[in-house]
Amino acid sequence: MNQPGESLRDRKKRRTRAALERATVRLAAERGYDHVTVEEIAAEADVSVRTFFNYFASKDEALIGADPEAGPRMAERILAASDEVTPFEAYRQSVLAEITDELNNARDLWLLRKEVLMQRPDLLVRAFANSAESERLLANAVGRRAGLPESDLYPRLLVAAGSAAFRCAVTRWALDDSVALGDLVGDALELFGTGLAHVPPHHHEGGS
Amino acid sequence: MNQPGESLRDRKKRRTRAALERATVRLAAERGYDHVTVEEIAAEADVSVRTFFNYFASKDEALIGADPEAGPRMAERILAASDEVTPFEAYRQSVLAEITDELNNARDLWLLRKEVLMQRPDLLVRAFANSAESERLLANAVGRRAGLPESDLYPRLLVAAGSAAFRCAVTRWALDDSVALGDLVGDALELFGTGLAHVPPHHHEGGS
DNA sequence: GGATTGTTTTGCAGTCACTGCAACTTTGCA
DNA sequence: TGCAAAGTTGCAGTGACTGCAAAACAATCC
Repeated sequence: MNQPGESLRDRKKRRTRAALERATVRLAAERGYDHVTVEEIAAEADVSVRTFFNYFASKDEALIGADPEAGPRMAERILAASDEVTPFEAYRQSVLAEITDELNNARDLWLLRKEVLMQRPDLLVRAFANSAESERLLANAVGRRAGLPESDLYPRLLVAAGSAAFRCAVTRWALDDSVALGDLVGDALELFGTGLAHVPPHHHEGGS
Repeated sequence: MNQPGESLRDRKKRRTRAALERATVRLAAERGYDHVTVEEIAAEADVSVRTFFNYFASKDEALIGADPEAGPRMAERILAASDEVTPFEAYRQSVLAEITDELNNARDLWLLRKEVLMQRPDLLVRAFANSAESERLLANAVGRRAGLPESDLYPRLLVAAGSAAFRCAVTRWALDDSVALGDLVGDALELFGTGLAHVPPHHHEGGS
């Protein structure tokens, strides 16, 4: 009864984690992030407070619900990409793939998160603080791929640009979601790719 | 006795604020950020705990000690810049001026902060969450300067790139400070300006 | 100088996030 | 069925942070 797929235990864990994430987002959207206590979240998900903290290191983390395996997965993809493509391209595709996946699996959650993030934009920034480890991982992957020394700024910058792109895209998307979030991230990365020195002519825009 | 320069009151406030900032950084560098309580910091600065929180909204904020007027000041400079220069250039110069100033006035503090940030890189990220308001201000300034609509991604991206540049530069600098922090930020902004699509040939490096 | 007014500091009581630890329960496996 | 590993829970404790109302202080007016 130990299929490599998933044991009962694993399934339960996944469900509990998801329930906590959902509860956090739902309640926060409903009555405002800091009018919701962890106690209420835990109750909603039918576990103890202590269990909440076994799954998430902080309330912030639960709200964003960042997949701890996203970092390693992306690093993997970057290193696995064909040598034909530039490190930038490899990174870009890795990011977009991850985001597309995420949005397909949890579009409804993101719509709720949007409400919360509109009230408290700082939460999005803080969320990235938790993934400092993932950032280091990705930067290393990019650095190795580009054959650069540890001390080079480029890999770090590229990864930071990715975070920034995502962050800005979400902020913009929260303002008006007539353009898909994935496309906005794509646009943002495009701009970082070609450089910010000159104001770009135009991007998407609703339709003018 | 009310010189527009500075009243007794103002002087005292500045001194208290500075003392709290110094105490926070010094103690954190000495025994690690979370082995220092706000109570100890307040004691070191000779004020009550409650007063600490009158000056800083959080321990994080005190560690970074971001000047609340830096945002408005930079926005000012961006809008005041000659029409000859691109918005990017205006922003770049505004950032570099601010950072140069800061480093000239508090180089010693930054050397201590470095110790703390090497242990806990996430604190630097979190620090920027507090300046979400300043970011909005700057983005608006850039947007107006570039004649772009509210919804355009570019201004937000440029400002986010600035944060990222600073963040990465500090991280790199903490690793090896043989290159001046100001120069590293300059390099980073340069890269954002010309685009990340291709791996740059080389930057500073110790001396080759 | 002394009364008056506006500001800052402080103590206090309270809430809530988060942690370590030691039972207790559930699941995986023989 | 019985044992070991993994997961859950309660509990006690720490420490960041807030609101409030009183005390100390600085600027101003007479």
